[in-house]
Amino acid sequence: MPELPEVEVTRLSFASRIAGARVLEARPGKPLRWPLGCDPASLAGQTVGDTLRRGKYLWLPLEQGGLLMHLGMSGSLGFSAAPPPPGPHDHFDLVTTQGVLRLHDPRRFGAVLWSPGLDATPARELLGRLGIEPFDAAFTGVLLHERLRGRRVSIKQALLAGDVVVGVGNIYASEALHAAAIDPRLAAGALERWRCERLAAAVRDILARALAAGGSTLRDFRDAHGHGGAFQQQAQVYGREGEACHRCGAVVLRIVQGQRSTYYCAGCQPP
DNA sequence: AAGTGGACCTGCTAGC
DNA sequence: TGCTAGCAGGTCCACT
Repeated sequence: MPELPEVEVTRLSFASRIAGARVLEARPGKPLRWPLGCDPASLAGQTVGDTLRRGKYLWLPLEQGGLLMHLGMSGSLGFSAAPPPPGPHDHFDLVTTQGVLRLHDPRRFGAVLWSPGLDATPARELLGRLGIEPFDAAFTGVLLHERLRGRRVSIKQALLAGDVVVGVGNIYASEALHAAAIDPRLAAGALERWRCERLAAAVRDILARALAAGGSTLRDFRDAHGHGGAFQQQAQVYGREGEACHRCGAVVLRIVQGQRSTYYCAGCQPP
């Protein structure tokens, strides 16, 4: 579910409310992607700092290290003063003096793991493979062009891989390629510089607009207030197989690339 | 080294 | 109505 906009919307919805809180208790539930990596009791008494985002990860700094969180495919974080007892899909509670941060994640592809620091194992290994942030001024068409050079995977898969630019998931990859009028099947390394310029701009634009819309709620995304996003209503191609392209009227197609659906318009995105 | 496919896990929906 | 196959926002890892 959560791509960069959803993760950032989530961060913005609880970061200021949890900052400065003292941890009273950490309660792990069913196993997530990885074990927590520390004794939950050791987190008690520590003060929470300013929550950061890197790619689709959130970093909750504590006095001794911090918690790296990922929402996987179906995760969401809630923050409230007095949450109900955990349900069957609530797998982590961080109880603090200012409220309870709760990870809800039916598929359990998400993660909460302790790391002694952002620059220490295991956070360092996980974050180290990530590409540039799309809103970093250094993310330009020139950089994109350079980083895609020689890559024979499709541009769609290269965007999803996250080692070039982070935060673009399955929805926004299709949307950005449509906005940039680029065929998702093209080999990444075959994109000329001018198309990389257009794609970099499209990635930023789509993500910014999704962020402004509160993200996309296809089925269950919620921010920490419990609010859903509205960007799915602006989607031009994602989830619109068989419908008419809003721009050119051609039928939106669905193909499978790397075992994931890709949506595109052959009219707007010619080979 | 880069590309591919499988793995993780649960829930919902379309179709028979 | 009930079952099943297929699909879902991510990404790591083993293998070629």
